[in-house]
Amino acid sequence: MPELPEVEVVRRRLSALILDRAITEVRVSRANYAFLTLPAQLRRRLLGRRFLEIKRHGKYLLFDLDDASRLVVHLGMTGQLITSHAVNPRLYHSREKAPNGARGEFVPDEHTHLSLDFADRGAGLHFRDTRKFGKLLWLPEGAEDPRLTRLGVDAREITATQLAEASARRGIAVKALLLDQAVLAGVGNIYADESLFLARIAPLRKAHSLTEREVKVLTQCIRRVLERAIAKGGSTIDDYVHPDGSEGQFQHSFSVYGRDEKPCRRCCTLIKRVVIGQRSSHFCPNCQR
DNA sequence: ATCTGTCCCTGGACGC
DNA sequence: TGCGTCCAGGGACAGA
Repeated sequence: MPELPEVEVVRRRLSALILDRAITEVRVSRANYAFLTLPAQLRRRLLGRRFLEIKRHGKYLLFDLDDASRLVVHLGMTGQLITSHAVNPRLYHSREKAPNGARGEFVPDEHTHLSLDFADRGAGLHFRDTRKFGKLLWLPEGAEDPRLTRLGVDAREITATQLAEASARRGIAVKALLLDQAVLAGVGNIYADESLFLARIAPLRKAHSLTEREVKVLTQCIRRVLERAIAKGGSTIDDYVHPDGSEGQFQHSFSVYGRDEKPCRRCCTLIKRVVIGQRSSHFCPNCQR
């Protein structure tokens, strides 16, 4: 489940690989839930262009093209952006074996929705997404999309003032507030749980019940957790891999996420799991108040 | 304006 | 072994 750190790592690594290379071929799958821009149009818009820069806002990747249009990509739950050199069993359907054993090229399968070739015959790029919660959208020059305009400040840059302002008038659980992309963009289930643990705040606390001090601490903890995760290449749990097929390592540093019924790393109390806003939340009942 | 519940999708876990 | 059922989750949307 790619969140801000995973998307940022993909952004950085892809930037080093695909910028300023002319797109010579575009292969698209049949229209499906992931295509906000229809496959044929997407192909037409990308063919012959080159990417000048990759930006990110929250969990969205923004690929700026040389005609001032833009390709918007969201990885959803299971989206992957990988080069044709990527090797990892996570890139294949469970029924299949990785072609050519461990050292093959990536072979597009039924979950590969977009593939790009580049002029210099270096690595190609593939977008793969089994559950199709990811999104592909092409925007002409200057065009806006509510998906992007509705986003709050990028979570790496959230300030205590902004978080305080948002929480003051919200009666929802603080965990649900952190997941609200209109408040701060990029935090998902993993990093919301990890941030709240670090800040020692219980996820079920009402947002407007937080003290000024707590909001300040939470702000710092969100930023700290995100930076640590980026430094470790993000978290690989089910599907997330780097563009070259390698894996993130932050999953080994989780304090609470996915650790229900395991002892808290701080106090040994068993980590609990509750459902907040249809999402599972993990916390230490002793450390987090 | 804010909040809650439902839905999209598919592989994996689990029970029988 | 093989089937059915449930669950995970980001975000859009409908309805309260």
